[in-house]
Amino acid sequence: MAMIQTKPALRNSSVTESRRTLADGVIKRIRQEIISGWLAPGTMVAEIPTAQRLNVSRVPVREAMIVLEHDGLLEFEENGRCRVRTLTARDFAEIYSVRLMLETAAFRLAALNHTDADLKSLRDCIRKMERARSLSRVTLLDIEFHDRIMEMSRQSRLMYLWQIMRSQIRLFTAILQREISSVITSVRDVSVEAHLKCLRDVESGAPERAGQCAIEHLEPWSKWLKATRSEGGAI
Amino acid sequence: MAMIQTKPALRNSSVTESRRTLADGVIKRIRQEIISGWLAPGTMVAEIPTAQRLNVSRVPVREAMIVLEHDGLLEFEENGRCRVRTLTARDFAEIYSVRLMLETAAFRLAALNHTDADLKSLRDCIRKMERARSLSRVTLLDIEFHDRIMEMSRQSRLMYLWQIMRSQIRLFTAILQREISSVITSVRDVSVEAHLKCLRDVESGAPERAGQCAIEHLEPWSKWLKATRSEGGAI
DNA sequence: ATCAGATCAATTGTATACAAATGATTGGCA
DNA sequence: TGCCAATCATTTGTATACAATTGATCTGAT
Repeated sequence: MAMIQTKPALRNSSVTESRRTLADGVIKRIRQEIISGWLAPGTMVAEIPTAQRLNVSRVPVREAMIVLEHDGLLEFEENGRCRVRTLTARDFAEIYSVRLMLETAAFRLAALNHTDADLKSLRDCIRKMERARSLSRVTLLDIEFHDRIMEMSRQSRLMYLWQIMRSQIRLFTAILQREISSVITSVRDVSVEAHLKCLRDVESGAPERAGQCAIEHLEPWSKWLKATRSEGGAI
Repeated sequence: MAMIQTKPALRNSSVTESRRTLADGVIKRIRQEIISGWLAPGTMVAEIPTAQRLNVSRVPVREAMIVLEHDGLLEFEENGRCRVRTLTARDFAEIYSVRLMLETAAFRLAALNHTDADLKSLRDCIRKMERARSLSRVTLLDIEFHDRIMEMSRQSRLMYLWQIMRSQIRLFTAILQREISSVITSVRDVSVEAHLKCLRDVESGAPERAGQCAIEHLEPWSKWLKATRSEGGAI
């Protein structure tokens, strides 16, 4: 691990934690800051202030910004300046639509390719979800479940596209969480129920049936989207 | 446009041509070098030699390498070194499969959203294809046609995922072109025919029928993949 | 002759320097 | 008071410097 040579300043611990390069740490950190809402949509993200804040040079920050633009969390303007992307209702509809496409494909392939170990990891995930005591934990496990389904597709490029959309999906979910103050137990129970059905359909080995999972699973979002579609503005 | 300050050396014209930043030019250049086969799969791409070759500094080259890794044309090893990605028959199958997913979605949406101007641009594209006198021109127009279909989906994220895969698709096609020495007229006529059918199905406005286009259109590749699947190694 | 260790070269990761461009601020004038 | 211009600060794009690491080459001993 390369250390700083000329400037022995302490770096922010959350940037360096267990990562190969500083850029990786910066990516993780800024992504978290955006998803958590600490960096609000529309906020300008300049290189020098960010670099100073995270106690690194501009180079890793620049690298991180390129990657986060690809993830759809940042956007560059014509003049090269960078800001946190603002998502509109239209964006949410798109994210939903693309997610549906990716997950339909993944569920189909998962139904065809699953092993016993795969099914066990899905069951473990659901079991952990049953015991979850916070909304954020349920959300985390929800993403984990879908990560597993993607892995089960055995298609690295499908997984890669999923990873690109995942940041935006997490942002989407996080905003909804903040907007809709829900009761943890009901959300958890509905989630557990829905994922159990997914598990059974994947287990059945029928690709078309498993593919339908994606549609059913995203149904609540679809309704929410329809309800807010008329608004149109930024959320 | 920022000019070089301390080093007034001439930069390679193909890097600077009509681009906002040097990195954009480097991306375009290296992508072309990979697709054309000039940079063979497995070739190491080091920053300093590449920078000197293109008459820029390491910074734009580094930026380009990050982007091209996202495009699936380069890959980084554990030690940070970078090489041109080698595609196996398995990779081709994946690319085909993901392309099928993306295009099915796009054709459906195109059938729903098309305007007269859209249809006209498709017809123009096919007309140009009819007059094409080289294989590479047919390939270029083929990509252009599918770009149009993607645009007609009116979904920026679907287009974005398409753009990510497009480099690999172009690489795929280019390799096939070099492997299979085809007669230009027959390839052209088959292409024109296939794209005319796509146009008609999109024009019909029926999403399911248009979605089938993707499958039919990629049929020849599917056959080729089945034929070479047993080999398994790098191509 | 072959293998291990040491020396050397090439390469990356990171920081910093500097010029051009863009944006902000202030001062002067109508 | 309101507006325009000039000055100043900030920010990006690009280049370069330097340390650490990795890979390559060469030497020597068994």
